[in-house]
Amino acid sequence: MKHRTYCGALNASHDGELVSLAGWVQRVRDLGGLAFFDLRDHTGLVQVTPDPHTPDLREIVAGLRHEDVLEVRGVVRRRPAGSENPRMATGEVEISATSVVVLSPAKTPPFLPEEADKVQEDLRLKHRVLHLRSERMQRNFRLRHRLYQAVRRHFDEHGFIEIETPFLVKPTPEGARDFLVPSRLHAGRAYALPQSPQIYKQLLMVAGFDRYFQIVKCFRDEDLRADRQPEFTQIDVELSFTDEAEVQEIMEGLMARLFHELLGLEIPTPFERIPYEQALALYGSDKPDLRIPLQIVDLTTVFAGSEFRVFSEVLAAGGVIRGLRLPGVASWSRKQRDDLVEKARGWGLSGLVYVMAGPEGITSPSAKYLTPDQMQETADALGLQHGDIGALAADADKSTVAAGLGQLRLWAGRELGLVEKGAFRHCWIVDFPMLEYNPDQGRYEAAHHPFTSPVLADLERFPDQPEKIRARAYDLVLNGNEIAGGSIRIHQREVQRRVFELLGFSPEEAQAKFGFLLEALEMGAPPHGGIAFGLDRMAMLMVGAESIRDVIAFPKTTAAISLMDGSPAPTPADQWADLHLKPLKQGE
RNA sequence: GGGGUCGUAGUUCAACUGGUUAGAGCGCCGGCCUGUCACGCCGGAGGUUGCGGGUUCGAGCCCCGUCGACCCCGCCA
Repeated sequence: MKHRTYCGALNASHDGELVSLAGWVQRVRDLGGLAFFDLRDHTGLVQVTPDPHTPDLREIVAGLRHEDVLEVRGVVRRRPAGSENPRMATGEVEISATSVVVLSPAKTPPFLPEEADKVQEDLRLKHRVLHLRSERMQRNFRLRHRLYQAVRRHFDEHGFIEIETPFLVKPTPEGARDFLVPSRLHAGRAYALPQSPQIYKQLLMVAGFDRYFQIVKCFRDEDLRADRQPEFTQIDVELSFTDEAEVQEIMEGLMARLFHELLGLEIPTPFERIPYEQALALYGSDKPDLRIPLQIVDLTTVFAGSEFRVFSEVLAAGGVIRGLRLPGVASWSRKQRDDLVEKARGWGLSGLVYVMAGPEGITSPSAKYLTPDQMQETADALGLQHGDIGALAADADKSTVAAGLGQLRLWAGRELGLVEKGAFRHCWIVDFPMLEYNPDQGRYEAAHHPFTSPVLADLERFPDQPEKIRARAYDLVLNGNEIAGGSIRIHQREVQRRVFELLGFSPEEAQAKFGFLLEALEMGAPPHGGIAFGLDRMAMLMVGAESIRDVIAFPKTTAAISLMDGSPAPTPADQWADLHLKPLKQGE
């Protein structure tokens, strides 16, 4: 097709030009003796009207239906004075068509692309092509494309090279559930799809490539969420002879560049560094949304010696009392306050104690259990202004209080309209513990992954308190979403041995599971570290979507099913047999 | 595995306290219409109220189960 012109860019400067357009019928307006239709391509819409001197065209236009695919030839004309459409980018002009060819007729679609965002999501997923035709989705994927390109430029300019790593890899014992790929050639053996290229990128460092990156699919067989799909895309990065500061600086440069090039926004760097413990204390989360201008305040000392049983029992058990300011809600009804207490129970709290700054000064529904000094100190510590309520939570377990008030903080941000609009607030979370105790397994697990370097001084200092050892790990958080996580890795065989020991792996186990990495560490491994970004989440935030499904072309439902193609599909017995398998429950 | 929201025409929604023949907008079909742009006007077709069971004289509505979509907790090194 020769010299195709795009619809969206036409304007009065093209007046008189002969053009050939191709696209979809968006809407037909047939007035009888006169007719118009809007033609849509990936650039936008333009109005077409048949040239009055080609009468046979009138019939073709009368028969046009939504989403028919056309080739249109004609002349760009300024519209008659008074009939311009200022709400349309191409509203100054129209195409006076001399030829309209239906390249492909469309049957009546279940919904129109321009109305797709209003229909139920299962229908949109089933007829994915129609949804993807919508202007919003087209825009989303074009931004995602520009994201890929900017990422590649950034890392290329910083000396990183793109190397592909295998998709058929060795199953990993730790971490998320693997997707398994049974081997046909070797009965009883299986590959796994990679949860991330973690070990391979470390091997590339040992191999002397110095700096690597890859935009790569990763696979995790875990339950889904708005921001989690079983296959997702990482920007995977690793560099040699580096440290936390250098990794973070390069990634801050990447973020600044992406926001500048893709959205025209200048974001300040460096980003705030928040120690993990502090994030939990102030925001009740290790991925705080800094757009919400509220912080949790510790009030434990205010209530030392309190005779209020809700507090005294918690204090006796070594627990904490913390509070959050809720701005402007002092006029709430009793019912509204009770409803929030009910919500708080859902967040794991045993309840909420309120202190109010109302017309009668500092008051509380629990006033008879609290001294005036305690209420005043609470109001002061929380910074209550006239009209605010302080919500207090107490629990013997401080992480319960942190998590509950963290949820309350998010609720307040959303429901009280406190979230700063149009803002992108980044921060680094640092000083993670290296290990977390898993009560189910009765052992410590790597909080990040088993190749994360501990702070070596901590390793020496706390031989008997593994939970005090910090990891050289860092997460990048944007508006309450973890968008990247990384660490400085272990490059010394002996340190790796000690970490495996802390994780409860015997030397034989470690050898069987990660022997190829351990061997590499013995052949001259440079100090190295890196990070991996969740590209889908970045794209979601940058386009303002609520779910990564809106930036993934063909996503799965929360039940991990593709409504479009029906995967996973029942599979015939002979195909299973090739893999030396037989399903316990026959799906087919 | 657990909690929650939703499911009525192709689609988006309505239908009082359980009560006649389940309605409306858009879309679809037919007709009219020479400057529309959410074109307008006239007429029409279109329903297993997700599915199964129960209560009732009577169920879209109440109860139980089930299926599906979405949100959250667990899980996600």
